[in-house]
Amino acid sequence: MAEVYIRVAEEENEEPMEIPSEDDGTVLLSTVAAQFPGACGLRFRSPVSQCMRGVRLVEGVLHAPENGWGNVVYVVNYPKDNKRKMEEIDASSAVKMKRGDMKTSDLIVLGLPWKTTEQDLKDYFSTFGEVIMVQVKRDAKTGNSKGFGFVRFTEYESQEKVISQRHMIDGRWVPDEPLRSRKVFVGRCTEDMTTDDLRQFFMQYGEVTDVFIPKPFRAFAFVTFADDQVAQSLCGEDLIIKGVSVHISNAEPKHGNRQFDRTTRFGNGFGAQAFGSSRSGLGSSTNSSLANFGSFSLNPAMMAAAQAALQSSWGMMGMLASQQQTSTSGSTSSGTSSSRDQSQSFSTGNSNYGTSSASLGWGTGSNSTTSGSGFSSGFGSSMESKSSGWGM
DNA sequence: GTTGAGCGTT
Repeated sequence: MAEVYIRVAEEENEEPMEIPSEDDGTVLLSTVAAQFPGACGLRFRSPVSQCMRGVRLVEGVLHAPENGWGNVVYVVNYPKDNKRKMEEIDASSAVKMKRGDMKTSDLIVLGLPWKTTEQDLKDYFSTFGEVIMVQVKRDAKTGNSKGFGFVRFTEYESQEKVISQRHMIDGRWVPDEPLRSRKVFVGRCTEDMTTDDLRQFFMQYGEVTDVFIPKPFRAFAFVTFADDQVAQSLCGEDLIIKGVSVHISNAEPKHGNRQFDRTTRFGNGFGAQAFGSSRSGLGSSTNSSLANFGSFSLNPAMMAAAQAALQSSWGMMGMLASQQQTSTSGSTSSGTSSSRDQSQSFSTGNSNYGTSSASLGWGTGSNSTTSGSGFSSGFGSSMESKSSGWGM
């Protein structure tokens, strides 16, 4: 199949933009996202059913409907709460701009694939606005990437937009909120709903990576999305599937599962751990990036609580970032002690969805190239996503 | 009828 252009618009009645397909007739989500930053999928109105239909999305590749892309206008899907968020941001940033105190800052990008270059970073983030600085931190001796970097935008709006959502860079998701599950519970299912039905239905919101229907029939199901924002945006909603109102809520963790691969270093109870605790974990605290993480310093009680939470279920899975204590950094020898070491990463994916994680957040104000202080965290150091046991 | 599995244990 030769390259074609498909028509894509933000809304059904807006002027579409033509987006090129690949040689094999598929369209890359990244191509769509280049024009519509934050896009997580496409949908279109079926001329037959008059319903909106999701475009099949598998691992970042959008597949044409049965009879080809045709001339219909495809509508961009965004994670639902992204939209709300952007409206809020538009309103609030207008106010803030008047105060004139919203300056851009360095944003740390954690968990980069080793191969990602500064050019890659720039190419990716430029879709959100003018980028004035990108860095990939490298080992001085080997020149190998340390797996994190920084980016800074000219416009504060670009920064707001970037931190309001997740990012996929070179095939790795950069989660802003590791606490949230990509899996939803679908209650009030009827027996005639098949896994295919559910997959077809939920595709319109984003890439579906798994559908689970317990057998024998128990009137509920689980649907897992590639993007946790999609999953979370649906929670609390009542949706109509095959004429039946189903209720979407958070999937609770399965009983008895282990969250972490035991090879991770979390169990030592130390190592500066920072937890993303809310969805605003990235964006809050503009001027005191230290304070943002300072409360997560090495407090045994906190660690105990954290571990309890981790063991019970929903605590904090995965880490956002770690920060070495500036006051003591450098003094601990790197070889002997694992405390004050870099944070470990945890795969938050289920085992058949090999997400490795990364994150993006505020950088420290001072991001000197030589420092061993401030941020130096390797997130996603387990490049191979081992079976997480999270089991979601 | 609104919270899933199996393997196999610190």
